[in-house]
Amino acid sequence: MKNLESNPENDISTEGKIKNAARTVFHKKGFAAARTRDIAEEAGINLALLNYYFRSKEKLFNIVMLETFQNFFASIATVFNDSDSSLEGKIEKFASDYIDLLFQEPEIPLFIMSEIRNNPVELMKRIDLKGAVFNSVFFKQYIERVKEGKIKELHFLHFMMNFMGLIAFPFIAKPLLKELSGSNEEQFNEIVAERKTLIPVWMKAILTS
Amino acid sequence: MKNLESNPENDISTEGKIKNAARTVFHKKGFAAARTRDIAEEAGINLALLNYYFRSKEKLFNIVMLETFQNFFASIATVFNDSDSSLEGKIEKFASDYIDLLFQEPEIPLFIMSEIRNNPVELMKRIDLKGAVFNSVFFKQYIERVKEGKIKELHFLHFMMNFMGLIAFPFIAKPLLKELSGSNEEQFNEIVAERKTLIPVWMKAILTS
DNA sequence: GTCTATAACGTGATAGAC
DNA sequence: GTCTATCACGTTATAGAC
Repeated sequence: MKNLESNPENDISTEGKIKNAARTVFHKKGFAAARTRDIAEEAGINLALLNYYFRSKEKLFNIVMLETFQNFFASIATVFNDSDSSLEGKIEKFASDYIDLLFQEPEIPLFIMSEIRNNPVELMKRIDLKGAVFNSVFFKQYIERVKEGKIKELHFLHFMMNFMGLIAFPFIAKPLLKELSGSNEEQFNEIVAERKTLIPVWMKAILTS
Repeated sequence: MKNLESNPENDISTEGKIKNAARTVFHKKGFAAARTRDIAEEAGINLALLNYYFRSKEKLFNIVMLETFQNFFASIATVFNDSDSSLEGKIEKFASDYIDLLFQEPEIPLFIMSEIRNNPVELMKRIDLKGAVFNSVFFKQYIERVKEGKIKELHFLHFMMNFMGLIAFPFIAKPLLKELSGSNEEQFNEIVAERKTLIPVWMKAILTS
């Protein structure tokens, strides 16, 4: 699974530096709390240049947000449509790859959920999530498994809530969960890493319970 | 389980009206995106009164945030420390009660996670989450069950991630999940309501898999 | 206590020199 | 293209009348 970002860090153009900085700051603080001055500083350039290249904070944000969103779901689609693997294989691969990905960019789930809250419609119009799900090989295999009676009849939405939640929730609730468990960064990450192999086992247990 | 809020809606004092309005607006938009004008309007009072009573936006926010946070976890502690019920009974009761609670205030999980991100330490210092967890009857029963060999040996943090995630994630990711599944509000809520009884079954499956 | 009017401030955006 | 300086605006906060 490739990196979530299309602009690698070795993008040394000014425009690229600004976009990378914007991504960092927006992901960490969200649109409303992020200041263009923060972004300029992070990029090591002057505030005026930001507007020179991107016209406005909002335009810059829309670019970053759309890219993040697209990359986030493109990486889902890849695994979901691999035609060589079984349903179980896809579950294993997805859990493992996605948790690795989230270790690299842990703020993304909370960022996406927060920003969608403030902009429920606009963004998702541009990506056909529904189609991507229901036309995926993964979905067809799921339905097939249910028909065969190999797994319990369970609304696919439940499945997605469970699967995505088990993967993403530790990253969304990390500060809380660390505090609540008294873990330090290292211990916490170790536990989360274990989930790469545990989640597929649990999903199977859920689907056959 | 009591309502999350300590200031009921029949609080007709001006101070109470402002606080209730602030809670509504902050929960929906977060600190940075919320405007004091929005809060004043929501409360049906003048902007100047907000500062008269609470001095500043930040002070008002801190009050609301602390209250939300305390109430949120007070309602956890209640179920977790009921000494009359078994571990399984607590899981059932908690899942059911908490999902009902979140139907009343669906923005709270995302609100809490978002605001903790911007203020990781301050807030949680004031509540001994760690102690509340490890001293709870629930935790002791969990450890006991593991010792008995009745459930799998699984780090309690995994258990909490799974349990909390299964309950809260649908509310955190609601706009996304609705879009992705093509559900309308009613259909979505129906599915989530089913989880009140499904989650205990799944937790059991996870713990014995 | 509650209001109107306004001050003070922070932030996004631009003008203009280089 | 890049910078410094500054403007323009929205929002928080306060002064002062009632």
